[in-house]
Amino acid sequence: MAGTADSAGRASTATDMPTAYRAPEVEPGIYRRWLEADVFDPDGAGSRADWSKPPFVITQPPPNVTGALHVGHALTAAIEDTLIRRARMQRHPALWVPGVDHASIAAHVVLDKVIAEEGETRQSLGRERYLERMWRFMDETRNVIAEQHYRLGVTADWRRLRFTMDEGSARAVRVAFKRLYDDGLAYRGERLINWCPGCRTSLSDLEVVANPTEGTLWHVRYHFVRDDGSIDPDQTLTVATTRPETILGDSGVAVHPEDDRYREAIGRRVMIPFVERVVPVIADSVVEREFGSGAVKMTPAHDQTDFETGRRHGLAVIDVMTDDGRINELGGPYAGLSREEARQRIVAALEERGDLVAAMPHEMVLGRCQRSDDVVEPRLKTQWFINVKPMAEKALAAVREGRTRFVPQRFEKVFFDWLENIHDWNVSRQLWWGHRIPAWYCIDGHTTVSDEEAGPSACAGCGRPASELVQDEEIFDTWFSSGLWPFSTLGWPDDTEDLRRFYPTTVMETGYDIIFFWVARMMMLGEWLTGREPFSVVYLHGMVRDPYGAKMSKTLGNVVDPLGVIRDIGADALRFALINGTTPGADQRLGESRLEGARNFGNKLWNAARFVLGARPPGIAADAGLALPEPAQLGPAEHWILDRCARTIAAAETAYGAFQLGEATRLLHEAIWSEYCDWYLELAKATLSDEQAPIERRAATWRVLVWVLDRYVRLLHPVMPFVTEAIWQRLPHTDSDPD
RNA sequence: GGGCGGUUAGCUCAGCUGGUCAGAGCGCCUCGUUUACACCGAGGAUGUCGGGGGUUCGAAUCCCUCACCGCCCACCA
Repeated sequence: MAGTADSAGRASTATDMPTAYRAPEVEPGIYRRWLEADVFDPDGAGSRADWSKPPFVITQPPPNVTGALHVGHALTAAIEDTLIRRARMQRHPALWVPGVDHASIAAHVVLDKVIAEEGETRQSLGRERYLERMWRFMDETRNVIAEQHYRLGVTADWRRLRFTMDEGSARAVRVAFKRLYDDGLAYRGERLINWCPGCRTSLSDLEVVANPTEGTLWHVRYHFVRDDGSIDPDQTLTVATTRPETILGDSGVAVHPEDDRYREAIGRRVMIPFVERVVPVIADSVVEREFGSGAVKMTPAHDQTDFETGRRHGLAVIDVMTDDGRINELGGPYAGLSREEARQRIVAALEERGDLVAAMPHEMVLGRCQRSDDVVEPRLKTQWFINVKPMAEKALAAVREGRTRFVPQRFEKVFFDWLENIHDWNVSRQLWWGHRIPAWYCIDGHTTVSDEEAGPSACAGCGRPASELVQDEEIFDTWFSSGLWPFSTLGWPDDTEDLRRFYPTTVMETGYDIIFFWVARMMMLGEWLTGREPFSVVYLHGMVRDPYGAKMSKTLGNVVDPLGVIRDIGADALRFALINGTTPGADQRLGESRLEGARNFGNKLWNAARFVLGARPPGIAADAGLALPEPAQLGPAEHWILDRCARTIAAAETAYGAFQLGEATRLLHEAIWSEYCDWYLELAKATLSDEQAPIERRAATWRVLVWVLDRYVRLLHPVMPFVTEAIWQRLPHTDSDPD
């Protein structure tokens, strides 16, 4: 502590600096002072923003309400805070808009568990009470994750904190949807969609994850039906299928038009077993002659290819499933069974009949629900879709024209490929928690879309009063409101001052894993609705993995808990470790050793500062270190360190400017530790302690020490804000210096 | 089936548009209580930069090819 003396009887410090820097103990206090200084808001009382400079704006990827802060959030926050702090130090009006996402499906999963403990279910509560319960749950949890960001030293503008379910966002959703509807891009139609029987909702293509599976390819014989309707016992057609249970929904068999084996079969009819349905054999070139038997059973209600092929040939679409994944009443003897059970029984029955020709192991890809892992069932449903093609064109143009660029650039190709082959977006979800679709229907089947909170006053088709209209029960895909985020958080659709000043935003910083889910949607919706690209740079970071390269997960028990790390060694160490390990677009591994190294670095810096401040030669004013001495006073060592310092500043600035944050910290680590501490500090000790040396010499040495330290502390501040702040506060400086 | 990324010291990784790039951290070995720091210092060992070919005065860095590893996308049932 200040004022204590060490064993040599020398005042341990002329500075009030404790020997050991205890980050976890000092960080919260420093953060509080930043908050009190009101510097996070560019309009705040403590803001030193120079409004003649272009604003620097980041919209935080809103973490899910339901989640606890994990290391991925910490990386996101560390990078964004680094960028924002740099911009702020350069006096740009720097705005970082924080937010929280309502996470529709994820929130349902969590709340369902909570109410289960209370002995309730979604169904038992009913929609209204369930949503009331959800809002109560939100009130409890909504700010938790935001507040956890305080610990990281995040300087987002908390005054502008937003929630994807707040009124502003709700209005943006309504207005956006109405615009898309009026523009003819949003439509309701019956299409084959991805159905999750576990979540009991439709899913977008992105929410279905392809899962390579060792399945079985069953070869099944279908019997031909004679013209008189009787079954031909001798003539059969063998089809190959991986899903025998869908036989119940078959409405045809397809062969390749030029397949000589089946020329005779085309136009004839076969009998679908169990449901005793007579269906045609059609010819279509989608059929691969070499695969299986060369004949494919057609189940238009449960297979995308079959659906399209069936449509070309006028085949019936027979949905044989229920919402929870069982065989429905159209499944004849198998009605009521689960998909899996029905499959087993059908295979057994086919075998018994002698119609199972073969069953061979088969590598296949199974679509599973991203959330629940249930096998996704293609089904025919009436849903809301958005024709995203015209929007995709605009988003593509923004990147082609360089109005938005990706870091690293290679992701532009991924972005192009996806947008160039994009399909319509199924945006309606059969859930309760989320933005309800602002569409109303009348008894005559007219649809009225309204952006008014109260809904339409009358039917747009027939003028029926609102009292006779019924609102759509369904809600939007969570990503619809997220897609509006960069502008809805700034006040869109209103023409607000924030929107005018801060939109388009500057950098969208997020993980490469949500380019399609989020980045592409923001680009499309932003271009279409605001006429501008929502951000000029997309910076993509990688995943944080465990020391062995495995994905971190609670079940594996290999997670690095950011809050735990902060409690142990401080936020600076966590931030430095993450930033130092990051390369744009690349994954990194994080473990104990990297964190310790980062902690040691902070400590090293602290101790160097402690030495420098305590080594001021007698007779030298404390603020003498503000300016460099006359060149004549400099020795070779001073020339060397100043040269090194200048080069490091230039290199670090270049790296920071190119979003090479890891490179910047590596340069600073090297310069501070290996050059400044190991060499210059040691050489300076000799000069400073040399009683014979002229006082000017000693003063010059000390001033160089302070000057260089000040430069390095500033350069490092965006990454390690706490120690650098603690040190800088003790360095001589004037009020005009950036904080 | 397409596409992308990786393969550099024992481990984890930097090395952007070819010539102080053969590096860092951690680990390892030897020494060290000298006015910051043992969360430290001084010194040291370890690599034909995945294989092969090419371009060049010169390549870890550019081109071709092969081999593994990883990821993303994809309507062969």
